[in-house]
Amino acid sequence: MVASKRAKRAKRITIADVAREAGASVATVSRVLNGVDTVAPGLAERVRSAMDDLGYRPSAAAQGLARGRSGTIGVLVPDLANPYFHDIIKALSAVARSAGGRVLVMDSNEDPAVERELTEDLLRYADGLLLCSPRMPRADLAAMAGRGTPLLVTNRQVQGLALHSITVDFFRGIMALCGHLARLGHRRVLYLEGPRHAWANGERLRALSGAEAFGLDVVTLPCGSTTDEGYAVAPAALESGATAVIAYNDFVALGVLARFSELGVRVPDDISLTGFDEIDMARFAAPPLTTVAVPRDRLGQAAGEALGRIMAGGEDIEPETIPVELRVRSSTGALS
Amino acid sequence: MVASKRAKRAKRITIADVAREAGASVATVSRVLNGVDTVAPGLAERVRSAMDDLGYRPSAAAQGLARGRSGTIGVLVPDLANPYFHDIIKALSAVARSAGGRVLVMDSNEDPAVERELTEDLLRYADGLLLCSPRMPRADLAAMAGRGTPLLVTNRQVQGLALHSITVDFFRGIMALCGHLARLGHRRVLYLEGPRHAWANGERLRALSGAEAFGLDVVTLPCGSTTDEGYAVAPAALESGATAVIAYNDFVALGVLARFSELGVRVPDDISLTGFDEIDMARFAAPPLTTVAVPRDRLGQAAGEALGRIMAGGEDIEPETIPVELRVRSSTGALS
DNA sequence: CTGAAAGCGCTAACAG
DNA sequence: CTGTTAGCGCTTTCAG
Repeated sequence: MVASKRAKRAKRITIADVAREAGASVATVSRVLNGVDTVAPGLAERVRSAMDDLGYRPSAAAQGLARGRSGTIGVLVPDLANPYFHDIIKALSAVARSAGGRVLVMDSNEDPAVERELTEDLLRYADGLLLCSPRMPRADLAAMAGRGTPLLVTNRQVQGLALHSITVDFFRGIMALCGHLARLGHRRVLYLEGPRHAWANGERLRALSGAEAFGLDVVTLPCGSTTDEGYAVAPAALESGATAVIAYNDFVALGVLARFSELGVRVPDDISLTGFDEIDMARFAAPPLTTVAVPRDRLGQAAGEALGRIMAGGEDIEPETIPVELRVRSSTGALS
Repeated sequence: MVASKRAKRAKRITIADVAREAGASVATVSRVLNGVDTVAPGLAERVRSAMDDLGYRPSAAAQGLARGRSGTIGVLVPDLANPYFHDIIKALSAVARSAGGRVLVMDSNEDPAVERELTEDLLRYADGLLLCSPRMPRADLAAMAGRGTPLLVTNRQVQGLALHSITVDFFRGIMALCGHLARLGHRRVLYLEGPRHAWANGERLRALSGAEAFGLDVVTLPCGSTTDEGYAVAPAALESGATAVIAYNDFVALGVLARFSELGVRVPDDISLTGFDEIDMARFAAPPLTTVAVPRDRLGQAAGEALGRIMAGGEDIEPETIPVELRVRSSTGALS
């Protein structure tokens, strides 16, 4: 026989091939594949060996279509490079995996428009969706919430929308930070603001104004969420007259710290500094950063479980709030 | 009519629903959906509005099955938390997106067994696969390479296997680092080894022994790839008698730096230190880290393009090697 | 315990 | 330009 025309796309091996090879019906193959029913041990064995003789690999698309669900849960994050989201994803993946599912991650690059688009796309693939810290306008969220989409949102609360959510207790975190600073004698603190549209930023501001009731003087400076932005804003921070600065998160704090160090400003002797989130690097900074630990793995796990319930048609899922914990290290000190 | 039994799973809206609503055939709907053919403007418009009136969302599974491809490319990384891979993923996603596709990421958690399993799983979903720095045994790789799987591997070269790969020029990177150190007068350097099974580690060692030919004395210490490991090995590094330490990567270097700082060891006055990869944090360290920049976005883009060619049935893809660049900062200094 | 056959939602010829 | 109609690979009744 003439050699097949090269590059002759090796036809996909299907369940029918396996059935033929094993001398069984496709139904039977499907059964052993799904570990269901009671297939005669002998037959099952033949099927199994036929499967790996042929290197059979079930088509996810076909299974998904036939089953009516993909076994995939989608996750949309604003920035994959942020370790904050890794831990969430990891924990979520673990939950999904233990249920025979998997996670499909996408990165919206902090762009609300892309976010909306990807959400739509993700929904075509996944059975349920986790939106991490979504920046998209309320209206978009509302549109999805309406259609009974299996959606779960983290780090954002949307008033008056039937939207399941899990949030972190940023409020308490900031209060703890403020209390700590106040006990050290600080009276005037500077808050470096996070991204404009981040709910987390709003929460922090809300808490901060609460702290003012306790006699703490709070000034703010627009900044952002990255090390670069922290580095850039550091000189201005110095001029605020505050004796302590509360950075939006650890990245910002690290940037501030780097700049301070270059400027010869000593932390905490000259000025105290705090972060938020407790990323790994926080404790390796010089000095190690006082920050607020957010149990992201717990968040991820809770999200996985909640989504499971939601997709199972579960009604009334309780909104959850994950507690945080103050981590005092040496970037904060008593006012001399 | 009696209220429908609650939780009555809202039936999926299909192309048929849209067709009916728009008074067209499914074929026509499919056409406007795919932007193909020439559909009468009026009809197309009716279809389109029917689509969003109904909130229609094409099923990825059905499309995938019918088309015979999913438009998805899979990526497997050993650790999502490593920024090294983000940039690759981001660049790859961009390539995929611009071709109407998307990327499905999974994390093997540095476990070769999981790696193999996930690879298999990923292949059921994706049209092609990018294996980043795979740790799995050669035999496993060989098994896949055989079946003509559209596979691309980065950061690992496998002798005698028909496996497409894109690698980074670690060899040159280490040589550049050694040359730099030698010019500063260093004669005895310590290399902190990376993960046992990482091809990248082997390459670095190979380069290091090449450097010995130039009169550089190289000693090594097992370490790893994380900040923690760097932190832990730092004291031992001090006892090696070396005047400069070459850390496996920036993370390790950062850990070493943190410990040195605690120990009162000054960098580079007392000892020089280098990293590898140039992660963001490298330039914010105190002192900023001398390191080797790896153009990860380029790697990701190249990978995307190569995979495109491979999946298109392209024969003989040239193995590519991405060049690196030395970044001299202040963590290295002349020997006093 | 096993097989036949009807879809799952969509695409892609193939006819009009 | 538009509609009909086979499949895509797998699951799942429904008979046997």
